[in-house]
Amino acid sequence: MEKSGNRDNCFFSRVYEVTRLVPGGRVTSYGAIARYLGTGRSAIMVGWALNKSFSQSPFVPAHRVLNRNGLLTGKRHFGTSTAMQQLLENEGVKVENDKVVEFKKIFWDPSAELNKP
DNA sequence: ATTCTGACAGCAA
DNA sequence: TTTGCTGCCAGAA
Repeated sequence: MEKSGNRDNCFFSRVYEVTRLVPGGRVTSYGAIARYLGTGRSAIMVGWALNKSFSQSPFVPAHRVLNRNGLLTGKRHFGTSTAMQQLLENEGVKVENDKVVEFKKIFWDPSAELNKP
C-alpha cells in the first residue's frame, strides 16, 4: 500500500481520504484521524487540512469530523452556524447545543475500523 | 531563514 | 471539578 516515505502530498490527501471513509451517520475525531495518519498528537493538523478540503473534490464530509468532546468545533467554517449541524442531522446524527448526541456510540475510529481484520 | 498561526489533545494547577 | 498552558506538525507571511 502506501509507503511511509510519501511526505509530499500525503498528509492532506490522507485526511481527505480517511474523512470520506467515515460512514454516513457516523463521526470521528481529529485525534483519531491524526493517530491513524501517524501524527498522533498533532490533531490540529487534521483540522488544518480539512480547512483546505473545502476546495477539494469530491466533497469531503468534514462535518463528520469533530473534536474529542464531540463538539462541532469546525461549524464556524461552514459559512453558516447551522450548516454543519444540518448536514449531521441529515445523516441521522442528532446534534444538541452544537454537540453530537451519543458521540461515543456513533464514533468511528479509522485506526480501529480500517485496521480491523 | 525565522515567526506565527491553526476546525486539537493532553497534562498541570 | 473546571480552567489554562504546553506540545505537536505543517503551512503561510
